[in-house]
Amino acid sequence: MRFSNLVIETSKTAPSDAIIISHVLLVRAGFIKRVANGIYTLGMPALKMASKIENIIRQEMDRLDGQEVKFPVVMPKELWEMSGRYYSIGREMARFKDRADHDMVLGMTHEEAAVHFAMNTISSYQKLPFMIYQIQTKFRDEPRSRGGLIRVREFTMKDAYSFHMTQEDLEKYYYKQLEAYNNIFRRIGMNNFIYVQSDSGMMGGKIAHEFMAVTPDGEDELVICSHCDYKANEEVAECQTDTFDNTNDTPCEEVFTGEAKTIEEVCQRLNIEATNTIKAVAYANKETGEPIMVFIRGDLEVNESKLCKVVRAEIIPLESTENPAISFGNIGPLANLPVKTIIYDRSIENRAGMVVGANKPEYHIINFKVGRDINIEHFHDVAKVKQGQRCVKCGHELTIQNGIEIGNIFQLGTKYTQSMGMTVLNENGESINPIMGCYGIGVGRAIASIIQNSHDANGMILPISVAPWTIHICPVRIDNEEVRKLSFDIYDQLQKKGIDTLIDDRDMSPGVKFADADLLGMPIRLVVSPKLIANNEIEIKIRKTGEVVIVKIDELYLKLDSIIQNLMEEYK
RNA sequence: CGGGGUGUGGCGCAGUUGGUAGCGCGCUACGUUCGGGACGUAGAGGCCGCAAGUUCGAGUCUUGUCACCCCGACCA
Repeated sequence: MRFSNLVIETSKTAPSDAIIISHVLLVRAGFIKRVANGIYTLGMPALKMASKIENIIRQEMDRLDGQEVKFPVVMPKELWEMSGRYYSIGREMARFKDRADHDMVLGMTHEEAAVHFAMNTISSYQKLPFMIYQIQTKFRDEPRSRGGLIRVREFTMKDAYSFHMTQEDLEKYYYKQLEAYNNIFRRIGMNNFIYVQSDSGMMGGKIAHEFMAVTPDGEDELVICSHCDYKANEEVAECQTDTFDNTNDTPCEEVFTGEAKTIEEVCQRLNIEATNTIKAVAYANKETGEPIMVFIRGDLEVNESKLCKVVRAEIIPLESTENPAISFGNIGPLANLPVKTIIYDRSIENRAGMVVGANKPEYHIINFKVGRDINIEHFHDVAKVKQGQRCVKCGHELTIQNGIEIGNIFQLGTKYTQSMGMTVLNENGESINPIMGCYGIGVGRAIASIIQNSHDANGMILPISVAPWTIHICPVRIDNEEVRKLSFDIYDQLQKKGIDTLIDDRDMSPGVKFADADLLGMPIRLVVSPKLIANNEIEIKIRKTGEVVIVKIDELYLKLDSIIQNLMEEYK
């Protein structure tokens, strides 16, 4: 590709709304152009990068006997009514009517389409297991898009669906997918990715993992054990209650605390630690509006996704003033609350010497002992894991890091085959619902995450496995006939050898060309200049290491072959 | 959907007590330069987000509206 002809414009400055580095660099390099909120045009380099990533994904999927298919983007309402998701999914699914006034949806995921295809094709166990996958555009009308390609409304996704006769077979295959995912992310040059246990969200199903690009700009919080292999999304991470002294048998006593209401204020007034308090946190059932009360240790926060699962409902935070039943202030566990759902977090189990609300203004109770002063049948784990807490698996310290979700794998079970009525005959002639798994990767997010974790002050540092071009030629003095001729000779040679090459044939000063080469981040930069030609030499610079080698012109291709091979080593 | 903020050439910004729009980068042409974002000269490019209102006069004041961004609730 000739730079002079390339429809991109690089820029020294980024739009002021670009905050995170991958967004800044993608825009500065001219890889993406915003069209609307969360909707981007990918320029040629970004698209080339996407297709290289997609091809690696294809190879790994095909290795697992995947069959590439293409589901429709636009689907009739009926398909989504079969699974029930036409109603359970909210406004993030785009809906419209066609000219015949039929309700249609834009595909945001394709379980329905996959089951539809499979159930109308397959009727015998002899075809199972199988996996079908596609790489296609999805539209999700996100409430808030952000961060360039990190969170958009329209994006390309690889989604795969496997069908099995038994749970054991699904599990075996699931771990093969997990391996394939490890391969994919390693091969596309995703530095610093991990997989974590995750919530299954709107997909349904039980066991699920998310693949995360670890970066401080990530939107998800990940709980990672410093010692064992425990890694979980904060949404599902289990809390381990620490050891404590519960021998304090001093009787309860009401104390005046005046205006002190928050845990912090109470602690300060009574000169105690937040770990010795129990607080009440109020939620409401999103549908019915019924209040839900949680009692939890004062220093901890409620993990809302864990709470959702415990109460089996969507919840929203509730201000105490919004509901007269709980508006009296200083709520403690002894309150006679007219609330059906009261959840006690495990963090208060067996605690002694605690400070709790006295259920009237301006007073708290001290020396409260759980088990003596109140009898609680069930404790639930609904607390957010905090940095430094102990791992439930091995007891070592947990750390919290941020990550961007770039892929996930789910064991769906029979959620869709059952709801949509897909059956196959087993060897005994009985109809059974196949067991499904599904496996997704966000391609645009992968691009952003690669850049997020591989750049320097001058620009992107693209892995050779996915870089749009492997070699970037910078002719210094393109107006010099010798330089021009040699540069284009090399360019033609490389093209002939099948090496993706970009030649900066613009009549620009060297500084501009070098700066753009660094910004675009191709793995290898060649410099052709009058001085070098005078010595029969070419300069090769490796973007990743900054290493510069000068070679004689007739040794160029040999040297390049070995450098390319070397660089590829990491991504095999 | 709640809270905060911003809308002025492609990008980054300035614009005073209201007087009819400017700077830097980029872009075009010519010339000189050119191994780390060169310089000169001459240009092109703006319904000041949109709509009402106040005023002799609005980028500036008022109201409404739209869009976008940031922080939260959702997700690849």
